[in-house]
Amino acid sequence: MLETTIKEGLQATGRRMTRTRKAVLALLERTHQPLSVSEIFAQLQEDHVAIDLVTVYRTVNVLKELGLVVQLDLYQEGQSRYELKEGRTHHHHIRCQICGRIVDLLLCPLKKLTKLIEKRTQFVVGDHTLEFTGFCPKCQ
Amino acid sequence: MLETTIKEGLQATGRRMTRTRKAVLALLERTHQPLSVSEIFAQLQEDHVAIDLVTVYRTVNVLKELGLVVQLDLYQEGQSRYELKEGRTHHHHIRCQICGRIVDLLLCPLKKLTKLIEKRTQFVVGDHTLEFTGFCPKCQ
DNA sequence: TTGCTTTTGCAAAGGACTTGCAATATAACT
DNA sequence: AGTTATATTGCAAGTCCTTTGCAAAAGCAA
Repeated sequence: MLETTIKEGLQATGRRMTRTRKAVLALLERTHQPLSVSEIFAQLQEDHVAIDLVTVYRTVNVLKELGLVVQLDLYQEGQSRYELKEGRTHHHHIRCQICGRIVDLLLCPLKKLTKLIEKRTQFVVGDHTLEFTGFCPKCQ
Repeated sequence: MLETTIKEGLQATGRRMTRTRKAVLALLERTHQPLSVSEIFAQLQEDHVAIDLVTVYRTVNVLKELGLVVQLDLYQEGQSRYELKEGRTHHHHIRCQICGRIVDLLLCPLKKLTKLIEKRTQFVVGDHTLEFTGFCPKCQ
């Protein structure tokens, strides 16, 4: 079970598994869209989980440090979103400009491109962002 | 000359060519890196151009509305950067994680991918961000 | 259960960016 | 060139997302 694995990860770095961390993890686990901090906060409020907004910020940062979560900055949204890695491979997203729905793109076309960039620029390429916007079927 | 063309664009939308707009444009024209608002502000201070930070914000927004400038959000920088279009084609960037240098990648590999995404997701694909980070030759 | 240390909540602050408004500058008109 | 209408500026203040400081509360090990 995910929670146990994560507890070990936390403890290996001198951290603790707490009520609030469990709640954030459980929410991320059952949600299929990348969530912003304010969305996590709002959803937990609805679920009557007592948690402070600041704690949500701190929690996603810890999960990011542990490599359990990916931080996404979608196209001009002005806030970050977080998504559990849990067995998923590296991928990208498209967001509907009207309704805001985010769909996973289960592909990353950039392996070859990375080699080309390294050759041309002499950089060692590290990370990349690739995010799309558009109009989803319902909103066209 | 660029300034004249731009003046026409401004006036066509009921706007005026001003001292401060000239200064921002001239700076963007002679700079080869995409600049953030605070960088534009700092550079103009050094050049003894009297301008308020707010005016820089307003100026880049106007230039963006006129389609003269592109707004970039590089990988987890937390602030936007602006680059003159002026005859340049759509392209992407790589930023050194150490020294911050930004290099243009004179390519966009996403035409085919866009078609594929449209087929798979039924979205109409609009815009996209694609930005890389890495280590430049000097900082490796 | 005790005691040590991490985590939480609350208040406050930081950074990027926007807005309101009176004063100023631009450009159109005479 | 001078006048006038209105776009633009500067300054102060405000918004939104995110981080930090600190005392109180909660985990975890013994």
